[in-house]
Amino acid sequence: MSDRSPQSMSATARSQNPDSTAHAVIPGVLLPLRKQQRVLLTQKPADHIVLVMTGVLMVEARLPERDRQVLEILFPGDAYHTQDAPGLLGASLIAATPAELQRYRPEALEAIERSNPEFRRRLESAMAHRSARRTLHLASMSGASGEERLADFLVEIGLHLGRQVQGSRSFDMPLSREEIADYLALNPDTLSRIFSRMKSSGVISISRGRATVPDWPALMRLSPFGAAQTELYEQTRVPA
Amino acid sequence: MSDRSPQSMSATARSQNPDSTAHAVIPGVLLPLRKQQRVLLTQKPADHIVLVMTGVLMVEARLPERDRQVLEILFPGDAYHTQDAPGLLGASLIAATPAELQRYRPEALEAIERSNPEFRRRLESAMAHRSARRTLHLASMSGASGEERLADFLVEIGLHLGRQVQGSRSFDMPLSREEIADYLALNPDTLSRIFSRMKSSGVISISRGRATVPDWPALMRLSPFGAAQTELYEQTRVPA
DNA sequence: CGTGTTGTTGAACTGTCTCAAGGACGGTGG
DNA sequence: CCACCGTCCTTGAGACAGTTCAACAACACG
Repeated sequence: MSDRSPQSMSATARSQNPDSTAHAVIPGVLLPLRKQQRVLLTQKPADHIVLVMTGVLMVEARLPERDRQVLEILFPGDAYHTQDAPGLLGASLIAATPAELQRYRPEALEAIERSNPEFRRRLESAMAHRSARRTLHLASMSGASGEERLADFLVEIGLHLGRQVQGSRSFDMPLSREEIADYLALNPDTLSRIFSRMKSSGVISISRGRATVPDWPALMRLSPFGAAQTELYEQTRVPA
Repeated sequence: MSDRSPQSMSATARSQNPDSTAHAVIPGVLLPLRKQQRVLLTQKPADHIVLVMTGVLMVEARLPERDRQVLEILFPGDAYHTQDAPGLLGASLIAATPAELQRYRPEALEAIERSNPEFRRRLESAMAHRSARRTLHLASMSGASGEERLADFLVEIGLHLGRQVQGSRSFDMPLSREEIADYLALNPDTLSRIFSRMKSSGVISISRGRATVPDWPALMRLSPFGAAQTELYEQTRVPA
């Protein structure tokens, strides 16, 4: 509750960090975020692009008089375009874990892309990948039961954050129950019940924020869109 | 039931038509579609871009053992990227009304864009606009009740297809009850009940496929995301 | 160790689904 | 023009998944 000062996209940020981790990243403006720190997406029509360098982010929408919604989850490598959320949605990015963002303004982007087609291709591929993931999330939200939605979510997180060990997989859970509920369009009580059922059926176990799925294929069998998610995820790992 | 022969994206199509309607459209391959005709999106990893010239399309997903879902609705001016649906979703485009598509292969696109930056900007703007509309649809599906979802849908259709006459609006309904249900993640029976309630409360009247909303602001009041949709829609009309 | 926050669980309630029956068109052929 | 058909839509009654509210347990933090 203490470190949630909203920070506008246009607010000052630390200056860039020339040496970046993976890939050839052209430095824009580096934004380090504390856990639960918020970046407003709504202000001004400036269409920025944000690259997730490290950490996990949530895209949140908050309409007056309505419950908060978590529209999507961003992982390292993802690119988010400000224009993807209409202004009236009141969207923000929220750091689910400590995170680092790279931010690009449209003019800067155009110049970079011209001089660096490789970077442009990487951006476009990141956007395409995220777009497909959004499609899967929509499909899951509109076609699946509570338990199936949770399974889809666990597959998504497990793929991106998990380490595989012999058909089992474990990962740190970056979202709270309430955040997961807001992402899955369930209420927290219901979600807790479904979690309990899954725990007692042995599909998953959680202790101190660390989740373990002892039998990954078993989880996949509960997840209607797990296969499609995996296909998608593999595409970002294997090629290039 | 007679004219539903699936047509693969790669199947032969009529050759291009140099004189196009609005905007400066660079001819790709023109695909005319009969009502209910289907274009498979899944085959081959070729990432085409499809431009809707006329008509209304549905993006459908069909997973084995699961009900069909309508993921989004496309209107004239929309650009659809094949990559937006992961292969395993079994996605297709379906013409809700007779329609014409313009199709571009990635190589062709790159060349066109290089020589015609204006066209590229138009494409990007169309994609961005559709992306924001998808966000709203997701938000509606995961945050709204059945009645609210239907109101959001009617606003979407009304904005794109309707003629305004003094605060009232009417339009031809391009989707059947079942298609609407699949789009709204409701079952057809429930949808019919909600429609009945709306009709008897005077929000909408329908006769022979023609819908009339006598009091548009009243509908907007039922629609949680109507304002955001309108904002978005206006952006495509006014500028440029 | 309190104290506040987050997660869990029960019981009653409600919106949506299911299944099944009946109605309204829109076309076709006598 | 009517009778017939198929398809799409509507409506009721009962079942069920998910919600709500409230109480309590578990945990993190100072």
